[in-house]
Amino acid sequence: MPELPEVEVTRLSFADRIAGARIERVRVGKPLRWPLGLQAESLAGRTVRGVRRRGKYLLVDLDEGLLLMHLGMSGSLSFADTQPEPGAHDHFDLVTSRGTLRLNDPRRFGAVVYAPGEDAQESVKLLGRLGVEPLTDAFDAAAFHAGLKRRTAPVKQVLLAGDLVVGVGNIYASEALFLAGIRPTSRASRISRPRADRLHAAVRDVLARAVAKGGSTLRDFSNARGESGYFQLEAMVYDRAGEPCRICATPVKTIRQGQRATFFCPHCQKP
DNA sequence: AAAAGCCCCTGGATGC
DNA sequence: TGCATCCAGGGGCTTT
Repeated sequence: MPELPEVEVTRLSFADRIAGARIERVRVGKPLRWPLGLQAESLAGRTVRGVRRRGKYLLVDLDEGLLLMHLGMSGSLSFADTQPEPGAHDHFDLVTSRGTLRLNDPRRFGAVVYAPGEDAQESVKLLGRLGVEPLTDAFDAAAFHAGLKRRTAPVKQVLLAGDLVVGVGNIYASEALFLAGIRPTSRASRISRPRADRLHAAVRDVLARAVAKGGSTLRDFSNARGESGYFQLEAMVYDRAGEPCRICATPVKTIRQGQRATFFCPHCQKP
């Protein structure tokens, strides 16, 4: 579920409220993707400084160390004064003086990992290979084109890989390529500078607009206040196989790339 | 180094 | 209704 917009919307929905909170206790449910990395009880007494985002990871900064949180495919966070009795898929509760942060994740591809610091092995391992943040000035059109140049894989796969630019998942890769008029199967290395510039702008544009709309709620995404997103209503191609292109009415086509569905308009998007 | 496949896990939709 | 199959917002790891 969660790509950059959903993770950022989640962050915005509780970061201010949890900042300054004192951790009272931690409850862990079933194992997630990786072990927490320390005794849960030893988090008690620490203070939450704030919440940052790097790619699709949330970084919950503590006065000592930090928690790296990832929502995987089906994870969502909620932050409330009180939480109901934990359900079968509630796998992590951070009980604080300001409320309880709860991770619900049916598929358990998500994770909560403690790292003693920013340069700790856990942080470096998980964050070290990540590409540039698309919504910052560090996302440079010339560098983006140069990065595409050295990859022979289909451009959609390169967007998803996350080592060139982070945060673009399966929905927004298809959407950005549509906006840029580029066929998802095109080899990244063959994309011209003008087209790379269009893709660069499209990535920024689609992610920023998705954040503004609260993300995409396809099945069950909601932010930490329990609110749904609405960007799925503006999707041009994602999950619209066979439906008319919103620009030219040609039926949207779906193919599989790397075991993931890709959607595109065969008329508007050129190889 | 980069690309391609394989998994992790659960639930919902679909088909017989 | 029951059961099998396929598919799903990710991404690390192993194999080519």
